[in-house]
Amino acid sequence: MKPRTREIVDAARELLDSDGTDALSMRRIAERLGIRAPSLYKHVPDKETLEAALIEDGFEEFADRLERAGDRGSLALEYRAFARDHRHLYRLMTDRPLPRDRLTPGVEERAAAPVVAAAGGDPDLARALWAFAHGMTILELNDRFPPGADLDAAWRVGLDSFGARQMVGSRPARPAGGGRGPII
Amino acid sequence: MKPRTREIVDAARELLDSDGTDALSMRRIAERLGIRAPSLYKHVPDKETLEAALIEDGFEEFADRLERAGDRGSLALEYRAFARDHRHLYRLMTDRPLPRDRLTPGVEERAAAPVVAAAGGDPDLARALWAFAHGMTILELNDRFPPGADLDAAWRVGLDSFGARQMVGSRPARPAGGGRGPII
DNA sequence: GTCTATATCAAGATAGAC
DNA sequence: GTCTATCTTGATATAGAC
Repeated sequence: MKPRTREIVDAARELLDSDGTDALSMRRIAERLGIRAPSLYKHVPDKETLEAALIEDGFEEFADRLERAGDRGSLALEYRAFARDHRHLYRLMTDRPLPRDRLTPGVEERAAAPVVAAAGGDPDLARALWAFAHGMTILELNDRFPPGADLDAAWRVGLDSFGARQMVGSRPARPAGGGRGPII
Repeated sequence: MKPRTREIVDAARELLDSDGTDALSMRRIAERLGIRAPSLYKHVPDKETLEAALIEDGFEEFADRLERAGDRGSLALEYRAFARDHRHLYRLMTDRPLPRDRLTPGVEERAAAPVVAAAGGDPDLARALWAFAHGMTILELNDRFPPGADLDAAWRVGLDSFGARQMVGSRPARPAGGGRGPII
């Protein structure tokens, strides 16, 4: 990525983090760089490409944070913290089909890996765990829980449930396969 | 609601179900009724109010379906089926903060009740269960699972986990309270 | 690398006639 | 209850000059 393009993506990211998805227009991005919107098109082919770059950056950062976590509990904490710190980016990353053909191969898998590991390599359990984490996260971001709901407690109960399942041991963990393609 | 207003809401609903959120413009709604957009404003104060009416209808229908379910497994099936049948409406209902001041009191609670019941009346467990169901549902609607993922299996594993948790019995179910306000 | 000018489109909403 | 005309705003994107 050329340096000027990088600057544009970074400006878009700042705008997204601070002002949200609606503010992410070519005009506003240009404004933040002190130039006019049409000038952006000398560096970026279209808005979709720009958004894909934001999503890719998001996955890298998300992966960085998730990889820091030790156990499943702190993994959940990091997951939730990332989404709260970058709520608009998190929505951009989960709101729509992934533009997989525009992403560097491997970024999706890298971000998913810690969740897959927490599921003992079982893809179905990994997807269920992810769905729970995403559900808690996006409902919180969307302000959909009733006022006063104890979300810490809900996270705890949910994570406990998935843990209890392992204790009961009704399902053997099976390995993920040869690494061909994303798991969650 | 006056009859003409009802017709407008119904037209909007048909448009939403068939063509999605982007198609839900005052112009398109009017077109479907064979009139011009400004005429709508004689019956509906603004678009927000119209959307709130759609959301309210959605909750009633959602509640109807969920109430039909017997056990937790069929509850999950009904939940998923509603979202698949009305994907755009389901998104409208969960995408943003609920316009609670525009809804008839009780509709939110009524739709939530079957989930709360499935959680044995425990609000935290109910929220966790809801988050799992919503996560599975919205990730499917958003086409965010990797191609080929076995979503039936993920649902099963997740529901099993919540069931296993009850078997271990680490947490007593506590009642929901006096019915003051929504639980999930 | 940036500019101005412009094309194209569509949104929500209001005024006032009929 | 519906109409036309209009306001206001804003979006993505291209052409071509400098």
